[in-house]
Amino acid sequence: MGRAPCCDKASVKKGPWSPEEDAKLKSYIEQNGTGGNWIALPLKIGLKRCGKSCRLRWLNYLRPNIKHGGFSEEEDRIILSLYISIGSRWSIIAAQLPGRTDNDIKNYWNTRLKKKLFGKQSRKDQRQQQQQQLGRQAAAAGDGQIKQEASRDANGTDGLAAGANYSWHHHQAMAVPVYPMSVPMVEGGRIGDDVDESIRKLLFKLGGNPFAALPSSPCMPPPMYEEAPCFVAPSVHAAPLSEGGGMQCSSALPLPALELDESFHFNQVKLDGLECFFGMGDQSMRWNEVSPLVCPNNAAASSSQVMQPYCLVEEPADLGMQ
DNA sequence: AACTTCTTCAACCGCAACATT
DNA sequence: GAATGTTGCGGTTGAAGAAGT
Repeated sequence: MGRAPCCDKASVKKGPWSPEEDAKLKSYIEQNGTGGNWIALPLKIGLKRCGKSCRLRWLNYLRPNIKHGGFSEEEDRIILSLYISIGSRWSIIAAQLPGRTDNDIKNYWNTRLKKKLFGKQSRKDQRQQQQQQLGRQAAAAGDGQIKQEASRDANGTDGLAAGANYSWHHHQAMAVPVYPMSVPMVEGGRIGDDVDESIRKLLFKLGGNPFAALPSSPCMPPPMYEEAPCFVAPSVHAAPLSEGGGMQCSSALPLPALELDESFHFNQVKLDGLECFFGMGDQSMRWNEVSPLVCPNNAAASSSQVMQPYCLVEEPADLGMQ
């Protein structure tokens, strides 16, 4: 015998909220607070809604200072960084992004960010990319007045959501150097900007490797031979490329054996779909078949058959801006 | 213009953790 | 300590609108 449902489903309204319901709920909570009991709340207000539904509506939509859509590069970077480090713990990730809800981030990840990472661009994104290419071709052809890349608005909002031209791999922002598992360690994790520092603190709190999501010094490309297996938590850092298209990457501190084991297990469970980042799964994975969104340089690399073990390597900040 | 397919996101569901009795 | 109630979380669904054919 299961537990009693939180509310009588027969007498409870479901589906989209009406403006009247929103107004009722919002004004009541603003005046009286939730009273510490969501279940009783709809009865007090006279709403035919489940308490859970009221809570969700308030937290995800009615609460003040909620932002919808328009994820910035910085937010993308934080989301990716934390997802790689802690998995789909959306509430924790949301806590690092003021004004964002876990539901919003979860939706954004599932519908946009994940697809970008794995090269499944939406039609919308494909179109935008095509437009940008056309723009660049036109610029290259001489009418260089077009500055498509400048379309991201001054508020720092994401041009994607705003319908502006945006191409993931033509912006600096996210750089997740990713290695197969056999990668030599490079010492030290550089503590970068405030965001990285706060992520580091968060990861430390969560009991993980605080350097896992941190930028660090440049490192050499991974060797083509097998090293002793070691798990490298990926890190996220937007570092400027060296001149001539050279790559910079980050690395992480080695994890103690036990932590290594746990981290590996944890990530296996949590990072569903990110196996390729960790050299797990199909060993025949060819890096240059990962989306150019993930390995931007691969567009060029694929023609020269150069293996690109780094993912989300950024391009020069001013690319396309000249 | 009509139909189909795809994308987005609000909302629901079930479960686990925590609190209260 | 067990039973019950509530909250919080993450996964999933489905309606609506956009885009493609």
